[in-house]
Amino acid sequence: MSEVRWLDEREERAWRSLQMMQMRLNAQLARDLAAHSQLSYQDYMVLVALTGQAEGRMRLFELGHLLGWEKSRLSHQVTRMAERGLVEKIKCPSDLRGAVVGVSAHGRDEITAAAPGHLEAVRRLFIDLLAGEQLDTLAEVCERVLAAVADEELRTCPPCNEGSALAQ
Amino acid sequence: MSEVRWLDEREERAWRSLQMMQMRLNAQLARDLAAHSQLSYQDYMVLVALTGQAEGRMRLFELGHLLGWEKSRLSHQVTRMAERGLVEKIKCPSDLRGAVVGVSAHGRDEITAAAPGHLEAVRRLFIDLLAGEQLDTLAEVCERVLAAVADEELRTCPPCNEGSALAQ
DNA sequence: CCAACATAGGGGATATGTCAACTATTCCGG
DNA sequence: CCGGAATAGTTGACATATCCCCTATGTTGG
Repeated sequence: MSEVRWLDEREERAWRSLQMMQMRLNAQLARDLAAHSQLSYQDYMVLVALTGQAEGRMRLFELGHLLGWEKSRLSHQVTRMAERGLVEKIKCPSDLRGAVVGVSAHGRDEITAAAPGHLEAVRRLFIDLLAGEQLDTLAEVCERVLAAVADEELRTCPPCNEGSALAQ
Repeated sequence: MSEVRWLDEREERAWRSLQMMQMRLNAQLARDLAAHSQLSYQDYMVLVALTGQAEGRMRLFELGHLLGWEKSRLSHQVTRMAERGLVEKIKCPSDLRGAVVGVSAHGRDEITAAAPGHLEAVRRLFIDLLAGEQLDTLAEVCERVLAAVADEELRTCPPCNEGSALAQ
C-alpha cells in the first residue's frame, strides 16, 4: 500500500479552521436563537422549510430530502414539534404509507417572530463578513464536496452491494 | 427599526450549501470511521489532540480549548473514554482542582489503526477536491468568521454584563 | 393475480450534547 | 491573613441524534 499522505500546513489550516468554524458558528447561532425565541435551531429549520412551501405543508420524505436529514431523525423531530403545537401531522390520503406535515398557526407565529433576529445573526456572524467572491468560492467548494459525498453515500450504503459484480 | 434584509440568491447559495456540506461531510466521515474502527469521531478528535502532545497528556481545560469544546461535554466524553480504556485521567499534582488526561496504550493502538483510513477519507471527500487557492480562501473565510464568533461569545456570555455601564 | 421487492414512516435503545447547579481550589485586593 | 471572585471540573436532567428493526403500503415482473 502507498504511504500515508499527512496534511501539509496549508491543508491542515483549511481543514482545522473549517471544523472549528462549523462548531462555533452553529453553537452561537443556536444559543442566539434559544435566547430570543422558543425555537431550537432544528425547529427553526423545519419551520423555514415548511413556510417556504405553497400550502405550508409537505410530505415527510420531501422535507427530509430538503433538509438532508435521515428519516428517523425527522420522524422524532416532527413528533416532538407536533406535541408542542408547532406543526400538524396527518395521514396522506393519496399514499396510505405516508404523512403530511404542515405549519400550525402557532408555528407561523414563532417563526415570524424569530426569523428577523436569526437572519441578523447570520449576517453579523457570517454573510456580511465576506466579499462576494468569497461567497462564490465558498459555494463552489461546498457544492464540489457535497457531490463527492453524495457519490460516496450511493456507493457505500443503499443497495449495500455485497462483493458481487457491481464493484468495478 | 430597519427593514429585514433577506438573503439574496448569492448569499443564500453560499449559506445553504455550507450548512448542507457540514452535515453531510461530517456524517459521512463519522460513518466511515465507525465502519473501520471502534472509535467515534469525537473519540478520534480527542486522541489526535492527546497524541499531538509531548507526553501524550494534557490538562483537561487545555484540551477543551484546543478542541473548542465546552467543559461539560469534554468531562462526559473523557469519562466515557476512560471507562473504555482509551485514556487515563489523574488528579493534577500542581493544581488540586484540575485533572490531566493521557492516552493509554490501547488508545494509541486504536488511533494508530484508524488514522490512515480517516485521513484518506478526508482527502477523498475534501482536501483533494480543492485547489490550493480554494483552500486558502476557505481558511481566510473561516478564520474571519471564527474571530467574529469569538468576539460575540465574549460580549454575550462570560461576565454576563448586567445592564450596567459596560454596554456602549 | 401474486410474490418479491422497494418505499414511507414509526419507535426503542443507546450515544452524545447542553444547561444549570454544585464542589473544591486558587487567586487577589486590602 | 481573610473573604470574595475566578477557575477547574463533575454531575444529573433533559434534548437530541443515530442505529437498527418493525409495520404498512405501493410497485412490478411474470
